[in-house]
Amino acid sequence: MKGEKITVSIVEDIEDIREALRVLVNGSTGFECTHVYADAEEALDKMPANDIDVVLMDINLPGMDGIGCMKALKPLMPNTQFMMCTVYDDDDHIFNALQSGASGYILKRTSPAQILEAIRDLHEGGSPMSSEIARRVVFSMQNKGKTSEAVELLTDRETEILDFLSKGYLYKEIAAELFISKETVKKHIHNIYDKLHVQTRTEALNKAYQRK
Amino acid sequence: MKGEKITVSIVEDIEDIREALRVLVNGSTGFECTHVYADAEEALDKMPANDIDVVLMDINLPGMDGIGCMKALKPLMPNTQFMMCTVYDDDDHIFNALQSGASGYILKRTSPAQILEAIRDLHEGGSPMSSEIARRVVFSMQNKGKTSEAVELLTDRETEILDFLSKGYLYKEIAAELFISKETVKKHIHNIYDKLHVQTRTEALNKAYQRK
DNA sequence: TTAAAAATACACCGAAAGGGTTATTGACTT
DNA sequence: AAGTCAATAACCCTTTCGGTGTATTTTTAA
Repeated sequence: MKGEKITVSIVEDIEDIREALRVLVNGSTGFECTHVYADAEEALDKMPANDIDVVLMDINLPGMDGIGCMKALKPLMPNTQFMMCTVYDDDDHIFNALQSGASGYILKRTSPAQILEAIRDLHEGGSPMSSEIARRVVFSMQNKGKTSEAVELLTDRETEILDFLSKGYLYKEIAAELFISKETVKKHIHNIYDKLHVQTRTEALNKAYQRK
Repeated sequence: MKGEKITVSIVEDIEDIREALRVLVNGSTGFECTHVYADAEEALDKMPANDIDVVLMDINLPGMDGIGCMKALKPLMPNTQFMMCTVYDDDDHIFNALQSGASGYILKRTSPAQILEAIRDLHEGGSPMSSEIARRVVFSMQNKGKTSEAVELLTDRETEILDFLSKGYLYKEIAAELFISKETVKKHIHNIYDKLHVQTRTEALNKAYQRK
């Protein structure tokens, strides 16, 4: 075990970054980058044939994204650890990745030495994350169970309308219930989406009434 | 800001450890241990009078434990960060502490240098955790996002697609995830709506996973 | 009393959702 | 061998949704 190399695969669409990572990994004792892939489809097709310790996965890929790719690969590669390596540091991406099975999450601005350390850490059972990422994860735990604080920002009218949304009412139906115009309903909903940082009805409901 | 010291208080019942931590903090430039307390009751009584950056809190204390102490102190000290510093590495203690408002969680076997680094990290907005701790946190998240109970009228494929619907995915996003055409996704969804006797996504979700 | 937030409304626009229909393939049943 | 079902895919069509603006009124707060 001691002398064996940690085998690494990389999924990254930007050639410069992909090659830089490959060189980094291959140039370090104890690591070996055996395969690299430029997109999710290629990775899905070829990666399961190899027994890999650690996958460095970019999120922003053409076509299927890195999170979807990982989700598809996970059941095929039960002994492989996945680490997201991306420029995204927003909550949605972080939580989505971690809930989908990533064990580590680092940002591309992480230093080469730290990337290698993170790979080793991951392989040894750790969950390497930068501390900004860790803080967000911790915050998310603290906010579990209670209706998210963003919901508190909603006005009474907005909450009322959100409630209709949750029951599947159409804009015009809500308008009829409240004796206001459909346009006003739309405006309220637009404001709700702004406050909750979402784009669709379903996302808003998931955020507002987060189920366990 | 650069020249200012990070003020630290310590709550720890074992005198040897308490004094070792105090010496460590006071002997390092950029840090100052202004107060130490031997139990939760003393800390609760005296600590809120001081403006402290970081509290190192032991969990196992005589009487009230460190988690309860932190919960009581938090509302009184909104600008203070709490770091649990304990021998417990079991899930219950970790989650309880983090959900109760701790921003960092380190084990007592952490090296002196790493403790100092963790204090600085915490003060700068990070969430220092050893990677074993991080891994446990991540695992707990992964077990939260599991699929709800199935509607047995639906085929496997339909259930799968319903699950994507519940997460707010667009048709084309589902199509990309499943490697099928958007039209097929639409057809499946149409069949789902038929079986559930509904017309919209939200109604389907209400029917499938009935929430209040 | 002045400023702000909240609620109301409308117009233009493109994207997305959903209804209806038809068709091909493979798998399982009878 | 015929029939059913599930999964796949495409077509046309209308409605709904959501973004980006602007604007008026009312309420609330400073």
